[in-house]
Amino acid sequence: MSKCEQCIVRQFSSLKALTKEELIKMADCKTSYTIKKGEPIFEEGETVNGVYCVKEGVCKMTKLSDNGKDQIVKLAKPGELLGQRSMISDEAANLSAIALEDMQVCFIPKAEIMVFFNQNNQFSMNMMKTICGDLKEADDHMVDMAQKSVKQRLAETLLYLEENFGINEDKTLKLQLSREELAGMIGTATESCIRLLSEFNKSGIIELAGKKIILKDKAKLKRV
Amino acid sequence: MSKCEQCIVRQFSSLKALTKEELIKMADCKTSYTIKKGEPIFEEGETVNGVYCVKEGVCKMTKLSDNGKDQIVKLAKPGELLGQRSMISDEAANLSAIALEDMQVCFIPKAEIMVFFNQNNQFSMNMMKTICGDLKEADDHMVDMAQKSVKQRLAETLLYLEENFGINEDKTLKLQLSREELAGMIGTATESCIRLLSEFNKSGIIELAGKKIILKDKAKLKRV
DNA sequence: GTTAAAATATGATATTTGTCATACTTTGAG
DNA sequence: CTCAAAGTATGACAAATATCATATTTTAAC
Repeated sequence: MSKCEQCIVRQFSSLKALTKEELIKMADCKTSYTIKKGEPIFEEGETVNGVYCVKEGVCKMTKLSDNGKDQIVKLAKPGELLGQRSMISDEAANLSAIALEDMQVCFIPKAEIMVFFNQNNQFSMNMMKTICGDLKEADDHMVDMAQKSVKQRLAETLLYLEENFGINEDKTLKLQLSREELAGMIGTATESCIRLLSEFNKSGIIELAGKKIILKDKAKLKRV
Repeated sequence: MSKCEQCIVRQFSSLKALTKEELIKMADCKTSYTIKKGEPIFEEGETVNGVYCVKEGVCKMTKLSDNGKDQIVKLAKPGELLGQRSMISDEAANLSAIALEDMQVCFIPKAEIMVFFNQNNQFSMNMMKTICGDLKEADDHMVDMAQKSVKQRLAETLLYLEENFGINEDKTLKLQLSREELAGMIGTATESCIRLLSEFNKSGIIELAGKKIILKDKAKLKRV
């Protein structure tokens, strides 16, 4: 069993407030999982009695809409905790977490988290701040969905992907989403998404190398 | 100065966990305000160093979009606390709170809240759950904005207004929003909102009595 | 490597929604 | 009460977006 105190990603989440002793205790009750690309960590409606800490790989948090389409609500990368909301609210998961790449995640049971909660004030404050951050993002995201055009949302999403997940040596976006997934992020039909990518490509704002995407003119992308 | 221990609305928020002693202490440092219809309690970008407890009246929480339109993110009624997120994140307010009716609100400074936070675990847990609830709603709301048609969103919003704010003796919705505000809730142009209301009216799903609205066929409204 | 399935691309068209113009109605200040 | 301003309503039209059809390319199983 690997040691939480030696795991770097904990520095990026609420867990950074835990003491060495607490981390050692946590290592004892955590479970590690390997998740293959495309597989779920948990699904909407499931009971998640604890939190998952993403050690490696990126996943999408999705919600199935009434019209049968999967909306991507958020992307989560190493260091992030998943399932905090359901755990705290004592509710079934509101979103599914599906791996976009092969992943390593650790599960920490609720009982353990609650102990830290009660004995380590900084930890609970950190988690609270994270959830507040998620809430702000969700509100902002909602306003964008309501008020911005599909073209604007696509432009913003592309910039977001470069900003948050980086680029390869050949300048292509590191996180490679299918057109369907990209459409699921911006909330539109897959064909509309493809069409707009084509348009951006023709006007030189981006470059399409197969399914890879290069942002050529970020200034113009911001002004779309 | 009115006494918090005698205020009924505290039962509806995280504050219900406070002890009698804590409530007496809170009454001492709170400030009461009367806000007239149309006036702001606080505005986007302002620093809100504490929380507002809504004692009477309803307000809208809005965010100004880049296109100049105000999106209504949430409605808040008596018992709800405003500004929790900004206070906890130590950030400027992300939303404006504007009174839709004459209101009574009390302001409790951050320092006071933090004391309760550290000494009363149930209180902090309650607040955490409230914020988690807001997050779930925001995510769901976002998916609706992305995946549902304006017509569906209008139908859902009308049902939401009846469910959450009730009806008068004449069956009209108690909370009376202008067409512009209703459009701001569903994220559409005012004219589109008016047009769809007309359409619902003609097909007998709702009845328009001046600017008042009666939901005639809720089953059909749900199936839109 | 071959080949079927999946993903990407594009055209044609329908539908939804926004915009602008204008008319009507209600409201509130004086 | 009167009148201007704001809010509501509706038509005409334009723009954005979805849907359906089909072609092309890529992927992955055998």
